[in-house]
Amino acid sequence: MEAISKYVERIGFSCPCDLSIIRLEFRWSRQVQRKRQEQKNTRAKMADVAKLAGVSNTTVSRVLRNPEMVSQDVRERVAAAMERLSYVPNFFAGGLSATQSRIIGLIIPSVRNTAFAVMVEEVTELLSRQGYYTLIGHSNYSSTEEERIVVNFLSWSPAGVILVGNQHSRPTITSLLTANIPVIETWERDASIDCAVGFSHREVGEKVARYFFGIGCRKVAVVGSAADIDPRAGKRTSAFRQAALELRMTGVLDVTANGRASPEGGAEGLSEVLRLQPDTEAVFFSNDALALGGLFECQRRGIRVPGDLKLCGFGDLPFSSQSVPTISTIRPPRAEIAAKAVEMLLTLIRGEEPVSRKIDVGFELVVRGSG
Amino acid sequence: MEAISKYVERIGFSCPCDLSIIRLEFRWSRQVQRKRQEQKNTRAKMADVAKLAGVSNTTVSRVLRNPEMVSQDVRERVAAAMERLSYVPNFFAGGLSATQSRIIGLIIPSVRNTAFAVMVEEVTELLSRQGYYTLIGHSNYSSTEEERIVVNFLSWSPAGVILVGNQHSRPTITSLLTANIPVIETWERDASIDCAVGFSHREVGEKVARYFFGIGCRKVAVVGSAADIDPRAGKRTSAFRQAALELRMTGVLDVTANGRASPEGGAEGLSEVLRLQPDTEAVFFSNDALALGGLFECQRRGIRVPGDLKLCGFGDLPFSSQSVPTISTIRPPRAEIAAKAVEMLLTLIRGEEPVSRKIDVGFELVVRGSG
DNA sequence: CTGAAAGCGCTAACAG
DNA sequence: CTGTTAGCGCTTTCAG
Repeated sequence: MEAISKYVERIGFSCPCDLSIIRLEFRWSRQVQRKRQEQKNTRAKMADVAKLAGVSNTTVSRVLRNPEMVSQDVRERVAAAMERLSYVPNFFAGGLSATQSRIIGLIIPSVRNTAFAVMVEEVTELLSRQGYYTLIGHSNYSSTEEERIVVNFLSWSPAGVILVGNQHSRPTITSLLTANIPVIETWERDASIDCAVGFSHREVGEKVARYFFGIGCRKVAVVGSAADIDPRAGKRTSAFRQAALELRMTGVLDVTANGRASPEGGAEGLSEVLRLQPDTEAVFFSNDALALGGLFECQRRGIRVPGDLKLCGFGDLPFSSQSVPTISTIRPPRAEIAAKAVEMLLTLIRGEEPVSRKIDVGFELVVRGSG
Repeated sequence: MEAISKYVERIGFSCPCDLSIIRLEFRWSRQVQRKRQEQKNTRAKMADVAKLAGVSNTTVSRVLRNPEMVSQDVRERVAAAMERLSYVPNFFAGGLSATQSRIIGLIIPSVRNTAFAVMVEEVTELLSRQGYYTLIGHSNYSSTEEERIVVNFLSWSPAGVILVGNQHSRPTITSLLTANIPVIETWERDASIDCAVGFSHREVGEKVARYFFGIGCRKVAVVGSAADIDPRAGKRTSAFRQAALELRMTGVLDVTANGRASPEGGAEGLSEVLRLQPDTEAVFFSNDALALGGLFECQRRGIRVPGDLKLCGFGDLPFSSQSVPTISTIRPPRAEIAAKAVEMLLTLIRGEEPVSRKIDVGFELVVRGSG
């Protein structure tokens, strides 16, 4: 029994604790099955189309896959038959015999983060245009969860996988390597598996530090999500701190915001900064949501921005260009990351060699009202 | 050829314009195929596990599906064999013979909208716990696009589908009805297909109107997304206007914000309101993102909130409780909608009858600093 | 250009 | 409790 639950856990097959789910499935099976039976009888299959069109199964298949192999005349007839029967292909049958699965796994930390939401939309959109389907998994910033999802996805024989970040558990990497499919890591410039599309988060931190230095700030602080939660935020903040120290700034404070990036966390973070170092001149937030919260906290306290305190965020979220004052930020090329990742993935699936397996898409410092 | 492209279009099978994608597939097939071949040879299948464990195929299958039918002893052996071979089930094979497809289609307007992002996370999470996989589609607030996605998803023989809203194109409804699978409509209380989990957006509008009236406002305005883009926002705003008129408010202005709900649109909307009716006392925004933009615009213009102008939004987004002043809003029970929808869906999949096919989860007016 | 036939890997009657 | 036996619907050689 132990071995099973261990296996079940690895596979993430339903409920790891007591297999209760599996039992449930058992209970349903009869009814579900009966229902399916009905559906089966009603749903037209390829053979029906073939019969109606007066051709073979093979020909019908070809009309869908390689139309140029079929004569104009037959093609028309088959298409008409499909229309008539409202034929809907069965991907399970296709995927089984077939040779590729038209499924791409996309694993992100959380879709609540606008950056990833945009990425999800872009990726699904681009892929669907090529006839691929996206299976989404949310790791919740946990590499254990990511691991579970990966193993799970593998059951779909995905044609490829897109991940966020380059820090994955060993089993995750092993599974992916064993599956022998293209894997793209995003939002990082360097790959830990094979391919990467992104930028250097350390450079982000450095750039902001130098920017603050350039406009005369010497006492600075950084408010960021915990590095063990969001490694990329961690890189940005630690690089900022390091760069600030190297620039010989006199006060370099590092505050960790509670929980995920949110205005609330930002407000608390800023309060903490002011408590520890009241004469701070500029604060870098690892995310615009935090920065917005920081800005609100300043408003509450009557601290003038940028007069008394300068702020800079990361992400260029929609509100950042609208707040009063507007929030300076780092703009990552979100759409470009998605587009390049998809492009690279499809190239690899095609069996071709991409121009490069590592793409640095860079980022942009957007200076606005807050600093 | 026409018939094909028409069909292809309906099915949404790749590129509707010229079948170029299909041709592409053709071109890849050789390489892709070869690659697959390799994988096939390496990946353990159920038969391998069976052999290693010294049992039949069926028994292995049973260990996964109905463990209680298998003796403790055998179960252990099989599990061990799976472990040893790193066995990963092939869902395509399963789904084909099988009797149910463990796939649920979830179609939302856009994951950039926080409300739907939360819903996506909740739904995928809850479903994955039951061994179901979620295929996500973004309709971009277009019912034509939704239609395309639905037809597409049907190829996966989904066990069920979750939609947003109750306004769908006729073909969408027909397809879904024909497929004969459970369909849940969400974010609305009334179903146009079968089941619904949500609340009345008209009641939202009415409630806010009455609230404004109650605190003494007589000149009001509403800023909302275009009804033809977001029908639910449209219901909220039109109900607000109607209720305000019935309450005999003296000025009831209706402004449509450009594009999707964003702070930018909200700021523009507020400007428009002030241009048309400078003595407006309260503004209802169809979304908190719009309300935030409106608040910023007030700050820019030196309009005191709530002193000079009261604001109310919808959605209770994270920033609404943090801004200065905090934003009054309508809080929809997001998590509850997701949970109830999933619960109802699974009940139906099981072939059982849910307690109710229409659930009104209600909503809450959260009065804060802005009004 | 078209068809016949052999599976893809797994599930589920039906017997033991 | 376990094994045998048929497929699930589609793709893909291999021949015409």
